[in-house]
Amino acid sequence: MGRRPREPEAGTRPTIRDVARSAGVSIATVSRVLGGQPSATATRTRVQRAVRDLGYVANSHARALAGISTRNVAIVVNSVVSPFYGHIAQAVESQAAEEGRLCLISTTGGDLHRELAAVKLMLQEHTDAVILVGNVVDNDEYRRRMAEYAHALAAAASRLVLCGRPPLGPRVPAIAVEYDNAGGARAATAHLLSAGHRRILYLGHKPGFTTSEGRLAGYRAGLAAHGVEPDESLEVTGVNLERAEGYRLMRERLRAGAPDFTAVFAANDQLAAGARQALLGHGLRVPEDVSLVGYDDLPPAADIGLTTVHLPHDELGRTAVRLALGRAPDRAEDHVVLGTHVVVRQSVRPLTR
Amino acid sequence: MGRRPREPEAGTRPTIRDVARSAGVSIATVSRVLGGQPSATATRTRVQRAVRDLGYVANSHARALAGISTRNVAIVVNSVVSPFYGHIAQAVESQAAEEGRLCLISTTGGDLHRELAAVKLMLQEHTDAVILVGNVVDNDEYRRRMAEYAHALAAAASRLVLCGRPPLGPRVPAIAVEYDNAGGARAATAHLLSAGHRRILYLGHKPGFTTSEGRLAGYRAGLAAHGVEPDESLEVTGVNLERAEGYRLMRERLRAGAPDFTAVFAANDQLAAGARQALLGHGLRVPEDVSLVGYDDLPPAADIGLTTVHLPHDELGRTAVRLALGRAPDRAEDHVVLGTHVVVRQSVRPLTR
DNA sequence: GTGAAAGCGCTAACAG
DNA sequence: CTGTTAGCGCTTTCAC
Repeated sequence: MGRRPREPEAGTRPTIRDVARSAGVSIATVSRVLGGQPSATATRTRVQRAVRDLGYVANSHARALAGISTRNVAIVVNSVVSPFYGHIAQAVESQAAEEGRLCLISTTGGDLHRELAAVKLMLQEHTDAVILVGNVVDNDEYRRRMAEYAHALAAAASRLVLCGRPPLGPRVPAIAVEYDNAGGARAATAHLLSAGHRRILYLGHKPGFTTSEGRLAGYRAGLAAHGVEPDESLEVTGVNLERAEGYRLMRERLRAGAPDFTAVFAANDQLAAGARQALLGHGLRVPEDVSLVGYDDLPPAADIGLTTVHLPHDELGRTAVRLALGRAPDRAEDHVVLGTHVVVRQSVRPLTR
Repeated sequence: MGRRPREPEAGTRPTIRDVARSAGVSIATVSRVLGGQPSATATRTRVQRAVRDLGYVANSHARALAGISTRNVAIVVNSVVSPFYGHIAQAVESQAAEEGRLCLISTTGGDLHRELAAVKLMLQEHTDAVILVGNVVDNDEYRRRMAEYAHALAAAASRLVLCGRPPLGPRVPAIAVEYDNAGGARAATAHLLSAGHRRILYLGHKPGFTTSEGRLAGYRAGLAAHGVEPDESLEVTGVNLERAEGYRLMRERLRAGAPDFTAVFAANDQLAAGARQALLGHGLRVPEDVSLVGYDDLPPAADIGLTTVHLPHDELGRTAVRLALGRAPDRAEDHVVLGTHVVVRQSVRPLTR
């Protein structure tokens, strides 16, 4: 069961002073050995033995206070269980770990005030960067207060990174790593249009949220580019982005009368899965009777053969960390937009009449 | 865009000293006001104004060094994207947040050495607790080194918590919050047995891993309790616990000849989903031809009508945090086992011949 | 009710 | 190559 290291005093952990005493050197020497600076082989081994004997581990708060970077990064995210955010969060954590950083995490449940509180908490922790993941309602309060935090972080040689969310404005010292919400939606719409579909139901818009607005805009742009008149009655607003909501919205639509659309573009894969279930339940086949496209390309999309827009979850998270910890703070790229593309599976069929 | 707070010196954040100067008081007074200790109303407001003006936020490292608890807890988990671990991780984070704690997170990819490294890193951070989530290979090295860390944490008034993992032994100062792996498996097996099934395929055993071993043991115990002779050829070992593996294992089994079982008990829901797909692909209906039971009760199980064993993910994570931060360190419960139960859906049918 | 001063554990000059 | 010493920003006695 491993020899239990004797502590210099019960209830306390050994400090650098204990190590120094035990090795018969000064604390400066211990610090040097631990920092990998040149020292005589004999002293080095003595120190290392003392460290092992005492079970010494450095106090990272003391180091942080003495001027060393904390080597921590903070991630603030809606939720970890959501497959969408979870993937990005995992990518951030992995990249941070690869760069020798520890992650502080806080979840917000999508609430702006909890998000602001979380950023403030991270400010206290002096992390090397604060990475905000995902969706927000882009209103004035958000912009104003986040801009303040961005300045505070910049003043402390840290950085605010917006991941999957648009920049705050030209004068705000923040890095934004987005993906092309609108472009993906435009491409998906074009995909349906070139299969002959003209009446495309846009399902699950959530007004005010940045990603949702971007996707809807892309849908409209896609229609416009093909000279198709937009029809507001085809834009269905939902209350959340979950599977059950997709089911509910589609079922209501189908109950209201014969389908007045030949294809459905759902705001994300989960809504698409719910909509699909409602369609099947209503005796409509996918894609024979109705074509269906999703957004996000999460793993379950492949299982149900859903044509969807692929999102670079992993790259998003990793790029955020790389930029955050990038060398040149001044010359750093502060806005990158990653590409999205349509992944063709089996849920779209050319319209034949 | 909000007035940008003037900094006392560029590139630095304001300290308590700056606040003191600005308010015309001593740093001790500032500390007291911030700590909510009694002070004259006039001074209090002066200090608070200075804090606001300067945009002061306390340095948590300095506080930690001065003897205040960090109010952080650490969570070490296999992966955040795995639905299983992700749920527990989210529960831990939520409960920690509710208790005013911030979470440090580290993911290990299931690797023991990365796990040990993570715990050591957390030791440096002086967190109030270190919570280890999920599955491990329960070998000697693991037990020995984890016991050392448990002692080191205990010596520093912190705590090691094993969440979803068995205790390390009677002399090791660690808290374990498990769920009844074996009991759930026994109940699921009994459920199939009482539906008349005798030849039940156990799919996806992963040798050496604590949860996997517990589930297999429960399966065997269930058979034994009903006087059914165990048949090793019905215990199928897999290389991982993912959906694709369930598909692969089942397909191989079906290719090898006519099914020699009437029911399948998969080691988890994902394996069950894969197996189900393979069964359907082979022209076998679930449950008409083959009954199927999973384990974990993650959200997708409901979608496919899978009868499964419910796991208290949320309670597991929250209990871990509660015990970790519990009042009495000595009298604390150090081993709790949460119950599991069978959730009956539509994937099991009585055997008729 | 408030200020002065010691010290938490560590790093980084600065001397030797 | 090594030891002495001065802080990092904060809390907390101890005096006043």
